[in-house]
Amino acid sequence: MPDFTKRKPFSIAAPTTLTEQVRQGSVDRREHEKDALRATIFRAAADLLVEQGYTAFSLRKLAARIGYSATTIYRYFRDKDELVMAVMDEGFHAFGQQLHAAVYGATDPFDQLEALGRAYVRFGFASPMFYRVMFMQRCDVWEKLSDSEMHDKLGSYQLLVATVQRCIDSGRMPVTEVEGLACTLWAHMHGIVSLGLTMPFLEPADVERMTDHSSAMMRQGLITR
Amino acid sequence: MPDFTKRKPFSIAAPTTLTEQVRQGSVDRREHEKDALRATIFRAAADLLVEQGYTAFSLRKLAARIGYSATTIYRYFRDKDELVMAVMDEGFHAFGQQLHAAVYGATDPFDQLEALGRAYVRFGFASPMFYRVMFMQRCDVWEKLSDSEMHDKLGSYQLLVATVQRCIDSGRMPVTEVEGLACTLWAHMHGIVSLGLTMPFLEPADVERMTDHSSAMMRQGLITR
DNA sequence: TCGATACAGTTAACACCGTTACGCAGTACA
DNA sequence: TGTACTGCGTAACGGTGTTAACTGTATCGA
Repeated sequence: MPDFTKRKPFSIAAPTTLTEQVRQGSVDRREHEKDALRATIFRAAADLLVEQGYTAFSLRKLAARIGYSATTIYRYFRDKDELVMAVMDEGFHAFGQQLHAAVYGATDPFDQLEALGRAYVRFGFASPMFYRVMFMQRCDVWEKLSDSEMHDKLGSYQLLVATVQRCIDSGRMPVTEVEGLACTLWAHMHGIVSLGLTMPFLEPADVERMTDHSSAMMRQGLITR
Repeated sequence: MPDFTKRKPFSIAAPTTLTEQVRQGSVDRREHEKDALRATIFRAAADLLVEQGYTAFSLRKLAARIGYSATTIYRYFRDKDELVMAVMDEGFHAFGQQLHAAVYGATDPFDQLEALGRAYVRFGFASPMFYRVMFMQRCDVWEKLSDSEMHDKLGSYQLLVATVQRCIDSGRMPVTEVEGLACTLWAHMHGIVSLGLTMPFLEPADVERMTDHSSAMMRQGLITR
């Protein structure tokens, strides 16, 4: 994952002639300036996206905000989609880290599964704009993704699969089909988040209650034993 | 729900003068023509929406397709949103009918619940364009809806609540909180549909397996008894 | 030091979009 | 027969993403 906010340090030129050093320094400085503007665009895009949402996000607005013309953006990103997807990649990265931390904050596999689900929901409501773009509003982009890109974005899915596998290995589960079950649990959490982000009558407390219900249903089901 | 495809019959004028009858006939004819064009726009809009999806849907395209100028549409619908929402209302109507039929095709409340869920998923994949607009792409419209409009669109939600209530009444369920549980089940199904419509690697067979898992989880949970 | 070159950023333009103001032609009615 | 009404179209506004062409500046080789 590229991090445009980190500036790469000036490379120290090998001790050749003085003019060599000057030239190298110049090259470095220009490269650095280029990276800096790319980072500026990137940051402003993320801010604008979070502030106003994907629908209201436009390259012209973004350009005006950072004091450049809209076409300048095309020198740093192929098109609008590439810029938005770059921002999304950052979102996916943070997403993955939070899920990872949640899973390894528990030991029992079923607790891990529940923690994963709760972290998923938490992220969705903490970063609704990210979640909306990533999983709801731009469904079309998923179709164009290569397998490797898909793998990058859905790294957390492997985490889920592994966690489900540990549940199976614990011998306390009647199901043995990992992939389908993992997808189902993912779908359940995705449903809670996307419905909660869509229906205005669903308050945070409702969403929490839904997560509780979902967890309980996952563990024990609805029919009394 | 207005049905623009049904033409209202010419009203038979009361037996007054002949000129009276002619005038009335003229008024009727014009009203009828007005309704007919509205129906044409409505039908073409639904077709275009289904064929190309919401993102590619535009009033100019629609107008070109029916041989009118784009501005003419504004004589029949306030704006683009009203037209799309009218089309969606038809979708909601069909949706509700299918869910209703599913529920009353079973007798045991848990079977009804499962049938409801399966009908929900079936609708989503049978009418993906409808489902996308209704529940995924236009999350903003839900915020602007009045309570009564919301009630109209979510009539099926009451059906779900009633079905959950019957499960509770059967005495075989450890949960007594209806609303939260109903929302959770809705979210689960919504998650399966929207994830299935978004992720290109999820084939119909995968979705069916997910629905199976979800049903089983609802009934028995994941932990062996 | 001078001319060539590369390049960052600009303006102008294209083809769209939703939406509004206005003009025109034909019908309804006095 | 003249006038009001109205259905529809044209032109236009402000917006969108995107491309082509231009400008000025910095770099580099001779």
